[in-house]
Amino acid sequence: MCVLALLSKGDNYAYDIASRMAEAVGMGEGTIYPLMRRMQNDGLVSTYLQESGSGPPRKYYKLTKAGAGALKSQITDWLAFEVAVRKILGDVT
Amino acid sequence: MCVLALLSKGDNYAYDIASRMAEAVGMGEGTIYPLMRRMQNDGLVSTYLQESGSGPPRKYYKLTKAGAGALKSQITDWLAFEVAVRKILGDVT
DNA sequence: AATAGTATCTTGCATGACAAGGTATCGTGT
DNA sequence: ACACGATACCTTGTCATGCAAGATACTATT
Repeated sequence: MCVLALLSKGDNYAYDIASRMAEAVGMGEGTIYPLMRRMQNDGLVSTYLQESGSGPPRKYYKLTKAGAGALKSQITDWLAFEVAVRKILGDVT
Repeated sequence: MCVLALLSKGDNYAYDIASRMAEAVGMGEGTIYPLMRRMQNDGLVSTYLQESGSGPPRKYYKLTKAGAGALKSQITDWLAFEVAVRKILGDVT
């Protein structure tokens, strides 16, 4: 969901996504490539190559219509989950 | 974290915890027993048996001091995670 | 006696995160 | 020219864990 959300703000490549996710939630780099592959297989993202000038060519990922739909429904689910957890935590917090 | 939070409100047995978690976040019943075992091995909970009158005896779980500490730190982590995710979702939501 | 509800638990499978390692490209310093 | 660090891609193997399915057993109801 977070990766889809990042892509909804603009095309990006795995290495940069991984860096942002690492900083935000501590995601490891080894996680991103299988994840992107899965999302591409599921038709949530499409890719294109682009030269970088600062290293090897980057594989950019772009959110598809299906990806945007998935993001929307995942956000709905996430918010419901958040509420459910908050309810369980209740006055403990 | 949610199970620890439930236990912080009073001792309980796995079957009932599982029911609450199933309703709240869709957790399956097969999840609870390995989880409780793990938490007991980690010293987060202790157990005692009690007759029920409406079935086999229940194994009640009670939060230990270590469990209360783990809950506290897990809540801290969770809240930070929530914030990080919200930040990523940002105006997408 | 049979069934349904309560309550325990185990087994096997699938998912997925990640550390570690491998490859290749570019710019910078020596 | 060459080494090095940063960038950027990717794979492999391992470990954790959620869950469906099934096994067991006790109690109460039909």
